[in-house]
Amino acid sequence: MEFKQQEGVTLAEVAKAAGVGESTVSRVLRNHGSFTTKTRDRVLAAVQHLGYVPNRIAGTLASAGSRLVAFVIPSLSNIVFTDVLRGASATLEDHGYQAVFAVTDYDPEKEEALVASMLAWRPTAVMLAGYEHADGTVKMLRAAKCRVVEVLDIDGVALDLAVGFSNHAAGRESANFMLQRGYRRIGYVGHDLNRDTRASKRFASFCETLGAGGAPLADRQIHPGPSSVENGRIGLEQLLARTPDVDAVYFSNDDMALGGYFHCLSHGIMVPDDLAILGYNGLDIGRATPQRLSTLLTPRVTIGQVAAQLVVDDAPSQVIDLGFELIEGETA
Amino acid sequence: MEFKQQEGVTLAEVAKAAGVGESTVSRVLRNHGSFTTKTRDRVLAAVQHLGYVPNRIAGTLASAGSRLVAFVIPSLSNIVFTDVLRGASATLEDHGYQAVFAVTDYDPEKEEALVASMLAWRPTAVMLAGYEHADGTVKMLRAAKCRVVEVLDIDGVALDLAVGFSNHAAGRESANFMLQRGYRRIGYVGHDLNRDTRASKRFASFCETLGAGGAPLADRQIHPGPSSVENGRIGLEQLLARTPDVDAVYFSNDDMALGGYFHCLSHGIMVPDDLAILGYNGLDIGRATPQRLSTLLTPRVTIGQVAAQLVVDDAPSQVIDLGFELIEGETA
DNA sequence: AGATATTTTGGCAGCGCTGCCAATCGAAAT
DNA sequence: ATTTCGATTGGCAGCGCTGCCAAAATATCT
Repeated sequence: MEFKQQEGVTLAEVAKAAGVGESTVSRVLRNHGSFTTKTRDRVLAAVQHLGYVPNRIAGTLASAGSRLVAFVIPSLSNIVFTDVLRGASATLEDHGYQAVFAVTDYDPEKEEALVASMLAWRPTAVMLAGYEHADGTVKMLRAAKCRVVEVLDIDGVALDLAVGFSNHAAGRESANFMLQRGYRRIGYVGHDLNRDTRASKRFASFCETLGAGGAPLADRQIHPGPSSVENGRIGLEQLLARTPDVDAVYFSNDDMALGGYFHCLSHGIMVPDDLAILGYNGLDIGRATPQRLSTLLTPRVTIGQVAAQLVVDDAPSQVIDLGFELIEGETA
Repeated sequence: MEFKQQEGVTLAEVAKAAGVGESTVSRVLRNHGSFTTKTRDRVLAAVQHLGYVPNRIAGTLASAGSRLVAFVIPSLSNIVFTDVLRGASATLEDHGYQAVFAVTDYDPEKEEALVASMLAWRPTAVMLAGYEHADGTVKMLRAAKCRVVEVLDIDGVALDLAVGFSNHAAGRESANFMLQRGYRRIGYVGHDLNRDTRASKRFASFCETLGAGGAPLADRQIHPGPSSVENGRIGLEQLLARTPDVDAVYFSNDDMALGGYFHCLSHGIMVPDDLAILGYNGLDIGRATPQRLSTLLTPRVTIGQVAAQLVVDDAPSQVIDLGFELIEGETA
């Protein structure tokens, strides 16, 4: 079993070595079409001997499907997106697809540029976060003959496939939970909303629901940076400095909420009696803190799995709502 | 500006529309070779008009470099690997490369299979975690004419390029820190070491150094699962149940350490007086906890950046040690 | 055995693009 | 005006594989 693929062993060489035609080798390798056991063994022996690695670039060009799935995601630091990738990758690998990705940094223009360069690889599908895209992006995606999957948000009109849940409903449910628990002076601590449209949808519905419930938002503190534990800590500190009498705070997500929780821990603020905390996402860590974090669990991994399955099955256009689950922890 | 790329506009169609030859279009689009401003404008107008998206599959087959970089990583749940991806992706995107990834789940056999299917795309480079690979993987990688980058570990013999730091040194430094601080009954709480060879290297050196320092490991608790906050909490609980008199615990990483810290918080164990805690990785969250976590900061993002830069520059084979930094927090 | 199905096989034309080379063009030089 | 030389340009042969089709081999049936 020698490997000499220096400048690439080709299918033709394998064919010659096995004493069969090129198409026969191709059929054997893809296990497609008919051939006898004997020829198959001869071919496989030659493949083994030469260390042949099929060239999918050539294969794709000659046939059709690239079996490449492009992920154009806002960030790799946010667990939301890596969880979707995680959910999708196993399914894709099992079906012979390859995942390609690019990071937009929450920038619609960068997204457009990246979608363009992704399309150059003629992917089977492109997966994007949410519905808000630049005009050019939409145009390209419509023109391209690949599938499009918008994940993590279903509040809008899907281009083709969409898998996620309603961020509006999430904000609403969070607000209702707070109201039911009896909190009336509710604040919000969030990260840069211009960049995260899904967080801003949640916030909008949250406020609206609070208002309708007779307890309009008491105050808000938006940190002009990405979501992080540290920013959540700082955010809560600033909010409390300005409005000390809030009795509960809704955070843009669990990272921020943990920061707030830590602030309480180190300043002797009793949770939830002095201050209640509600997060969003349902991170694992929130289940291991001294008090379990109250939060809204989102089915991120499942979203990735379902999205990948739809692509693999070449399912018809549809929107799938996977919902979410309110976790009543011990912080609110 | 109409987009009708239904079954794919080709370069030939653009050429016809612009009234120039195919090679001219190709040259203009790649900004390579010479052409007049006038022809360039005509070509770009045609491209715009037809909504032409170059086909990189065909381009790659015809020329050479795929500008595809394959990442074969153990997991997407572990921030270590996503940070490397993050560091690499910006650099790669800037230079027209695309990142492709696949997840091995810490399984060497799966790694082998994934490397094989990655190689079918004729990537410019393959990035792997660490040095421990199946024989077949090594064979394939050597035979392939692509660059190979092993990241996150430099304790071993590199196949080609390696960027990371010494896990042995990390374990040693952690142990020395504990000894200097005066801890003598030191325990270890870790996750499945069979799967994470880098963590096991750290652990081995840690134990050795402790022994040499006259304070051999007091006890250990290995949780047979992935690293997580919850498993760290449980691990410490079990360790203390068996060996209550340890005065410090070294965790396999910050997730585990946080779990341990939370256990202390909720059981009135004073940190670091009753029990000192040392983590590993330098996660952001450790800087926002009530007490800053003592840990070893690893340059994960930088590793990704440097690795990508080496590939982009087609640098000669080399091993780059980016070191690490011991963070003296408030928990040890 | 002869004829008719059926399975197996090989040849070869592309897939869309790039690289090479020769042809053409234009401007500076004689 | 003629020559020279570099800047532009187009034609076309592949890159390695798959899909189609006809040929060859084998099996099945009168």
